[in-house]
Amino acid sequence: MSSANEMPVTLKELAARANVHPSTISRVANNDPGLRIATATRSRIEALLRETGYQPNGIARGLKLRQTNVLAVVIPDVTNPFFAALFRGVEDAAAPAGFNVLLCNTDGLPERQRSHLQGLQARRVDGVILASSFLKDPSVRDLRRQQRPYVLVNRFSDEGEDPFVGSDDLLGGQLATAHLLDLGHVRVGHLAGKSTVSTGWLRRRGYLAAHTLAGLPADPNLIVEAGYTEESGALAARRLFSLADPPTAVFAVTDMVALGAAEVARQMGLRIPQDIAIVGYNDIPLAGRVSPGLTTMHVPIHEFGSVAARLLLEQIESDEPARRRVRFTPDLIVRESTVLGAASPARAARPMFSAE
Amino acid sequence: MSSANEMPVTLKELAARANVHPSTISRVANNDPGLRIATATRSRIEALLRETGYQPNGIARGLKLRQTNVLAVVIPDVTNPFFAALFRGVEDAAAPAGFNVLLCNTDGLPERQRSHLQGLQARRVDGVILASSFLKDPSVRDLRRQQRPYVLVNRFSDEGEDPFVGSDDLLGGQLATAHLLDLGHVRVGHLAGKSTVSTGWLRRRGYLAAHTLAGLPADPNLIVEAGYTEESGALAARRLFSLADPPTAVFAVTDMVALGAAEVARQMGLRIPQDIAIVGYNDIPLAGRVSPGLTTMHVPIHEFGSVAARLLLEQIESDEPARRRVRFTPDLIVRESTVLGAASPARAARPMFSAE
DNA sequence: TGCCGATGAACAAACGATTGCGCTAGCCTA
DNA sequence: TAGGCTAGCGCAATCGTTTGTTCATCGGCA
Repeated sequence: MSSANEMPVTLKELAARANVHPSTISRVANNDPGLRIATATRSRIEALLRETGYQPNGIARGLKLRQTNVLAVVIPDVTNPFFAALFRGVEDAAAPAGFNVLLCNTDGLPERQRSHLQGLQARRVDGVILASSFLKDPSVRDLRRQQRPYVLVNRFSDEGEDPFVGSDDLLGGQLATAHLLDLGHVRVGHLAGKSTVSTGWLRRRGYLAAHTLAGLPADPNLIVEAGYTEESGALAARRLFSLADPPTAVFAVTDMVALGAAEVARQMGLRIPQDIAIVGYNDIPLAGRVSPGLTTMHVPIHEFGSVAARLLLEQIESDEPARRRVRFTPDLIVRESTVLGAASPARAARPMFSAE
Repeated sequence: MSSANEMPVTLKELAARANVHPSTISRVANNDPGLRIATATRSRIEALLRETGYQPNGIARGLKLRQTNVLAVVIPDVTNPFFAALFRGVEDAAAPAGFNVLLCNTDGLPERQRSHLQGLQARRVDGVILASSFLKDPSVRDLRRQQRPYVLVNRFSDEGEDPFVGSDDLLGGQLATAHLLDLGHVRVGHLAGKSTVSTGWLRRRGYLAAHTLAGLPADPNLIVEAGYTEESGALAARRLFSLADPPTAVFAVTDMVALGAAEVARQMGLRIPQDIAIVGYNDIPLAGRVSPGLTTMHVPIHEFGSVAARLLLEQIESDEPARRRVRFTPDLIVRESTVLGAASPARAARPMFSAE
């Protein structure tokens, strides 16, 4: 019921105006339960609070309460739609609880990740969501011994050690590859992620497992490391498609890599899916929009973020370590990049997930 | 040269360990120029600093110095590639200066914008970048009288009043429309933004101006308000394309809206560009990747963010209001959505911009 | 009248860092 | 030997809140 204040008001100033002690204002403002106060004084103070539009200084508050109400999300790059959606999941869960969220991009550089995490520690954020970790990541080790809540998302660092939210990448890689094998493809390539990243490592193992289960040999030459950007995907795809005995289908570690591969296929005059079938991973919104539609493993990206945030918020409120791991089961979405004329069916149910 | 600390160390604890006063530690840690100190003491303290991996408590520091080293970016939705790129621009400029960036999504809701801005004020962020403002926005008025640096990006609220970074939307709308008229289209539609948003209002005026300049009438029935999402663009396009006398070309207020329109065109069996030519605005990365490639007005999105951040940082360092406005000239990029078989040419030079 | 218990609000100590200023030696100089 | 200068630190206030504790006042009751 007031105009916003020009200069931030302090308790002391208000106290002077109301002829009471600052602490009294504070208690009224915070609606201190069990506060005994004269009705006249209370309404006088409340009027003043409205009139000035008093907002407690968050910094001072944070210093006293040892809580900043800030979370941080550390990701490779927010212009990647996967991470943008992930962030939205975090904010959508954090904002209602009164938390703001810092966003830190690392571009996949360990050094930038390290320096960001260090800065966040200094800033005393209440929790960190890390979606850019490597296997055996020293940064994660640092995170562990800090007495601060954190959750690893999508990628983990050491199996079973850290709170984690992600998908079953081994199964996902297997299902994606099995889909291609089921279609009759015999030479199925893999545009792999880095083996230093859990997603890359596990999806590759899934790719191999699918071959084993199908009783088919997996040609090592058909596995090319592709990184995670569209450009690096294109580069790797060019190598793969230029082999003397090229694959007729390929499983890409992420949708972005798959899109890079699709672009290369077009440039090389390969028809999708007739000459080369392509499967991605993550089901980013873009996957359903490109032409041909990209067959991919659906994972609930937004939920990755919101679940991770809730895990963090629980820890912050309860002050317990609460190591929890949530792993969603990925879901094959068949589109035109593997099956000619495939309708884009509405997915049946929400994906299942298991929580330990 | 040390392991990260488990519990954050305080100056007082270090002081006790080094047998000096906390202030001395502080001065050494901050490399206080003009500090006179015995070499022995200095190295003893420095060793201790390294050993413990001391990191000053950012909150306490912020309280004392009245500076948080935090910027905030307020946008409608980070899953929109335009805003994701914008954010990267901000962070890329802010991070080297030691600033972290809060990201707030409003989903275009004035109420969420208001509550976010209020929260940011309480948090005492050092500066705010607002890219979701409306014309005559009360939130912006509040922002103005706060004694805190802010910059409006892409959209402005009241012409000439606020620090601003964006494109010349009037010119952009005109160039986009002129391109279609030059191609011989007589009935050119407009999927317009909201007239309560500067971009929507100006691009629409540009659309009209192009008609005037070409000496052609603009049919009011061909202007349909489309909002800013792909879905709302599709909805509006469906109405537009279903008219008794439909347009043969359309200028969409943003690329996302244009993509929605393109999807609808496909569904309705309209060929692009033969039956319906489409121009977008912003040149998001997606625009060059879809098929057919989307003709659009290129604006330097990443620079929007980095320039805005620099404007903010200047103000923070110099402590001067420094109202500056930077307006980039948009650049027509012709792709297949308007010209059959148009090559995607590398843009010639960087876009010009004018700064007041 | 004297004591007790509420009641209403002030006091003051944190939280951790920064910084202008003051204080104590020691040394030099006159 | 007194006075002054300087190097080397310590002191204490301050930033704005929160919160356990204390203090004064007043009414009621014996």
